Amino acid sequence: MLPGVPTAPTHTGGDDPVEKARRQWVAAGHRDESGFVVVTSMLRSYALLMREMERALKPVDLTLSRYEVLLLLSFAKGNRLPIMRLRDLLLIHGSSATYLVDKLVDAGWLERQHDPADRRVSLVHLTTAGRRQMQKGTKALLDAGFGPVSGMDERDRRDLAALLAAMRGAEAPRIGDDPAA
Amino acid sequence: MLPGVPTAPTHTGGDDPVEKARRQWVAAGHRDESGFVVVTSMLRSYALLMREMERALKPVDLTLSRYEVLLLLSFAKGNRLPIMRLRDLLLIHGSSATYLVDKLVDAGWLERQHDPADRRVSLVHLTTAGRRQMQKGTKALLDAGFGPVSGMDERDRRDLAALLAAMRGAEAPRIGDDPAA
DNA sequence: GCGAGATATTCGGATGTCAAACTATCGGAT
DNA sequence: ATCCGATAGTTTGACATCCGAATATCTCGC
Repeated sequence: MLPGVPTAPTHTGGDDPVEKARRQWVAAGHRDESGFVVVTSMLRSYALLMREMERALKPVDLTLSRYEVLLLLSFAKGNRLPIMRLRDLLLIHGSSATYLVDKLVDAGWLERQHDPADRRVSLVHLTTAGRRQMQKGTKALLDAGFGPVSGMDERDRRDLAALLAAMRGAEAPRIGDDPAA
Repeated sequence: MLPGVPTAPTHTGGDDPVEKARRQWVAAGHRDESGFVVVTSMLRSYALLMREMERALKPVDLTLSRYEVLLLLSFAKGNRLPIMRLRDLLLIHGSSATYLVDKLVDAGWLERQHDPADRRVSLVHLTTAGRRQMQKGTKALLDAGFGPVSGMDERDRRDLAALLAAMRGAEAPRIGDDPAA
């Protein structure tokens, strides 16, 4: 419809694919414009973020998933967690957690142990090499400024984190709030 | 367990995994707290969003990737696009685009055509069945309220979309701005 | 103690993504 | 008219993830 004039004559913007999709969604007569825009924005921003993070991690031989496992274990008491705890923290499938752990064990960054108290459970432990690898990954991400995030000021970061928390029904993270007690 | 009170005594919140990760990141002495929080929030919110969207689409036999292809084609002039255009719009690899199109052609929702003007190009066209399928997917997503997005008010949706746009260096989508001319 | 139901983990198959190699075609410079 | 570098698309193989069906173990109520 509206032959010719492919670009909006009166409006300035319109180059961003999300904005373009928004206009087409509305033009098609679909409901819930804002919901559609949020989803579309999430898809695109997430894809760009992941692309940059993976790029930053590649030189140190890590993927984001693997780095997350190492980081979570470095946080854990005794540097060890049950695999299913990793599943819950990463929001992935149990079999994916097993697969991920296997790869990290192969690399020598993790060790499996049996939980003596529950023989179903296989505890995963961060090795010294694994801790070093985690540190390498942390440095790589920090040096990259977390990709697209590096372009945001402190206020926008806080607001974005708060709105994402609202989306998942959680309280906003307390950035900067460090009681140390 | 009840007697233990393992949760922080002075602080109220802390149940959200992102907030927990934030505290551990800071406690470990790492830099760029806000950047870390944004990334962690994105990972978690995205995972939840995807989980709900895929769940909503499953009953109509669609994945989000496949629905996106159908939707983009329904937007396109003449309901047809070159495969490499899909690649750019979806931010995926050319081979992934080929794979997706193959599956949708198998299902009878798409047809391949040759571009007479450039014999390298294979145009993909939405069939009548494909349009019906797109409509089914749209209805499924709308009925689900786009999952976690359904809990957000209009103002938060707008702000979230704007901040995500800022993250990728784009202008905020003009939700509600419909000149119709 | 015993069996029902939950939980931890593994296994096999499908989906989707990337990377690299290859074919066909196009467009411009000579 | 032709050659060369770029582009479109496919193919193949590796990888990562999900889902659902096992298997082993645990927990709890009786």
